[in-house]
Amino acid sequence: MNAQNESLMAASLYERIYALVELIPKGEVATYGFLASMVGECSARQVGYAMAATPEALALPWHRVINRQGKVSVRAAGEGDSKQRRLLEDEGIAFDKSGKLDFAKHGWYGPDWEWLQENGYQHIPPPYFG
DNA sequence: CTTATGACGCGCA
DNA sequence: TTGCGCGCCATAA
Repeated sequence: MNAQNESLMAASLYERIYALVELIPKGEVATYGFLASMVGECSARQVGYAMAATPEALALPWHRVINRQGKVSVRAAGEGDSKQRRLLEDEGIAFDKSGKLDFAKHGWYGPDWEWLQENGYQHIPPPYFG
């Protein structure tokens, strides 16, 4: 176990959430709930809180995190949601009339088993494939 | 110190 | 199918 792993395992909840979001590939998406389940002892709600508080300086692909319905979550205010949809469309992701994307095409499976194991995350399959 | 606020999702009636 | 309760991080005022 190296120093980086130790620091990640000891990191705060939000830092552990950000570490996962950082790994979502371009053109793919993950749900709040899936990320929460991998982090462990974490709720989808908290992942939502973390995304709302994402430091601009981290330059995370925050737009690749959507809700269980396959839709971009509506913000209480501002144009953050429409911006998020544009960013995803720019990565080749299409939305249907109801505003949903296809998890079969764009759902992220998560980091490989070894990465999850070494960094202290739960290794479970995504909930949006069957 | 307390209170408000903000990207969710599950179970149950 | 729709609606409701609830969990409980981090930060600003």
